[in-house]
Amino acid sequence: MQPADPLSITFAALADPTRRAILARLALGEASVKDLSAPFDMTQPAISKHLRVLERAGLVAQGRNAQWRPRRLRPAPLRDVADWVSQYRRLWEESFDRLDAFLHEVNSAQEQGHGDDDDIDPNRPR
Amino acid sequence: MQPADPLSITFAALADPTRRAILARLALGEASVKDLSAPFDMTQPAISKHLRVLERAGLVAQGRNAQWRPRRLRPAPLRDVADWVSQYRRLWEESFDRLDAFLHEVNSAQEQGHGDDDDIDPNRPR
DNA sequence: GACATATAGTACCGATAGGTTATATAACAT
DNA sequence: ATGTTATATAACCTATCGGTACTATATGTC
Repeated sequence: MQPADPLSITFAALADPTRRAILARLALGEASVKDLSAPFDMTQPAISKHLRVLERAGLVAQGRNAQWRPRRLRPAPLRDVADWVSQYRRLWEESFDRLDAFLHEVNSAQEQGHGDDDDIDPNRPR
Repeated sequence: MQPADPLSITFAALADPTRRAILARLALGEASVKDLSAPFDMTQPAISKHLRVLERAGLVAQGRNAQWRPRRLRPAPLRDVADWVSQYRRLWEESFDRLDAFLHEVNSAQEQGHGDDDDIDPNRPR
């Protein structure tokens, strides 16, 4: 069962370094399948499969010129990704992470502070 | 084989509506597994599995308070996603899509315009 | 200690992903 | 016509995914 919801399809398409490299290449302009295959230690059908995934996500469109099927990047789904993730922008800006931690400490302190118990993140360095 | 590259792991984690809904819930504050399971027509182990995926991506951290393991959102990987996608921002802003199409038409015209041949996108409505 | 609750862990299942090799098709070149 | 190049398609394999049911563990309560 494929989720059919477009955002999931887009995220899934982006969850592969080969496909992201293909997008990076296409950001520079159209390219044939052969051109796109060249940098990878992978057979051509594998690249064609990756392209099909990108096409299903609407990230890549296919043209034709003689025996070539030049691919072009379609950025619209990337805009959708940017819109989605920007919902969370305030959470990573302005050290919101630490503010959250601070509020949490305050909370622990109020409830008779054996504050070791309710600690949420053992390895929070970052 | 899991790709091991963090961005792929993050994108894969986001490629599921249930997991994105969990993140949306956690953006409002900590929640127990039971709380997180409630909205979904799914068993608790299924939610725990989704949480493990989100944890592997560093999107969620696990605390403990008695028999509860409250989850909290860690936004750092979302920042990485935003950074990655913003590389492509200029492509979807300023109707770059149409500009590209325009340049393409010019190009076709120059090469003795039987301009029907090199058309790249049959269904470009948008 | 007995029990209820919250959560994790394991074993299993069918579907999908990501790769391969082999083969087909389509267009150009000679 | 024949060959070559570019690409697609099919069949196959293994691993991972997303769910299930069942069981185990840990914690608080009576």
